[in-house]
Amino acid sequence: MALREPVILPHLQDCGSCTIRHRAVCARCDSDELARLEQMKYYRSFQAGQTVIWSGDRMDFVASVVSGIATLTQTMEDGRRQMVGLLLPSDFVGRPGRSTAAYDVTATTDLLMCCFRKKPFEDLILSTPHISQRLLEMTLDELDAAREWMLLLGRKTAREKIASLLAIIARRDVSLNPRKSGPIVFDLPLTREEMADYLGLTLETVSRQVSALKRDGVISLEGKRHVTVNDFDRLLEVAGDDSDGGYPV
Amino acid sequence: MALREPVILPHLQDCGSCTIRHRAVCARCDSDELARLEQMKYYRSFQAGQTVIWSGDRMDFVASVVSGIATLTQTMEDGRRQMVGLLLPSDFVGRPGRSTAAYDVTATTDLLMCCFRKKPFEDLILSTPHISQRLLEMTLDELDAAREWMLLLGRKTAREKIASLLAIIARRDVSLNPRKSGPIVFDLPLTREEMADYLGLTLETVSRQVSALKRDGVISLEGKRHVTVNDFDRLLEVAGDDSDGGYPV
DNA sequence: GCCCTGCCTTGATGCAGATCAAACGGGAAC
DNA sequence: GTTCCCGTTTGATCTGCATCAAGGCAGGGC
Repeated sequence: MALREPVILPHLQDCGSCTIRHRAVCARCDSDELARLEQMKYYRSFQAGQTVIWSGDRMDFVASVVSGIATLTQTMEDGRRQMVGLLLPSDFVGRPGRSTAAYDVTATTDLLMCCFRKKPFEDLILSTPHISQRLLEMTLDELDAAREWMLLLGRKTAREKIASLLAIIARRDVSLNPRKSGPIVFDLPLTREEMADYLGLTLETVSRQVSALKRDGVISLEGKRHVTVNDFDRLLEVAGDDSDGGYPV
Repeated sequence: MALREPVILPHLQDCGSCTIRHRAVCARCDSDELARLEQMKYYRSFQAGQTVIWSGDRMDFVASVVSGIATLTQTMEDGRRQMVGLLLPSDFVGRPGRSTAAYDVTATTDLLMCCFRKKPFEDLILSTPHISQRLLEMTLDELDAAREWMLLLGRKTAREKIASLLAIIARRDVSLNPRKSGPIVFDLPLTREEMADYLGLTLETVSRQVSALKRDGVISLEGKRHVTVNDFDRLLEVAGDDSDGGYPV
């Protein structure tokens, strides 16, 4: 198969939110492959709060997030919940070679996903090595992120957990909309309860620790969601991260 | 590239410990690829307790475990440690496309690894789609395991954590040496401290909860390491796992 | 305006697991 | 045999977070 100059899938140009990560899957596709991808693709949209798919359900597609935010969660019978992943625009969901969903996938904001029928997608990657290589790379990044999260869940204090989460969101935000300088400002995409589910805490503890970080001047709050990080290095310090700490979420 | 009948790499036959997982990487290789793999491979052995590689070190190989057990751990500056993975025979370690280690890798028993020089290995998988597909599959399994572990670390009680770990080891043990019926018996491959690092607990709590499971008749102990699982379903129940609960470790 | 609802904050109390401390036991060296 | 050492057990106490409970606040419907 001939490698070519990068070609971007039309739907990725349309959606306006395509990122390096997503684009890279398609950048080396030739026009035949692009046509096949176009054929098997379709869009689905969800409202905030809607469930995309329940753990254990039949899942006959793979997808990437075009816009909005979704979460992956696991639930125990008695209702204890743990978020195991956060899907942001360009993130991939679904697993070639598996037919049922392993996690609950829920839209936390209005959500648009670009889906590919699973069977033809699997056939395509079998004959298109650079796509499976790209998937491997993305999966390894996710594995690193999951393992970083294991350290957080197993060993960090509530305060460190909150600071870590804020740092990750801040970092992600900066990389998406690079800014001049000065404080980092963003809106939290998660409720206190969702943050708690992500961090292995209760929502009360999240609330208290966010207030504590505010009281200590590490962050400022305007309303409940709008966060200003006054000093990012200070935040990292509170998070207990090694100086570099580049989460590959 | 022509697919063929399965061919097993000589070194896998030699080492006597090759498993389905490892074998599958090579099963479809043709003789040219086998020769290339043979050329780039070499063995390294470590004593129990030795460090294979430190996080951040240059890592110019990928490897698979031939025999023994190794752990992947992350450490915070103040010494808090979290184990993020357990490497058992046939498990793969290292990451094509990355040149430094992301975790400390430590031999917890005497360890033999079969290493492949990274550069030629990367070149080989670029031209050998079924190997990168197999790596993708293995990585997805590890990701699932990591996420299952996130639920454990974030939401399970100490007692549930211990029971979950014992269940995983028991299950793994049964699948490696299938047995008639009756209780499952195995030796713990980890010290109490290593178990604690894996479970996000202290070694004292591990010790207490193991004793409690023994007192309650869920397991029996002979010495500190030799475990008998009297009733596997009961163990799963204590672990709080959904009935099926097949960890793909 | 009012009330309702969803999300969040704050306070009081309880408990699981951490921490500190001491002793046990089995294997290896002698 | 004795001693040492390491991993482990057990006990006493402390504490960070969960739990239970009561408001607070902003937005939307009427």
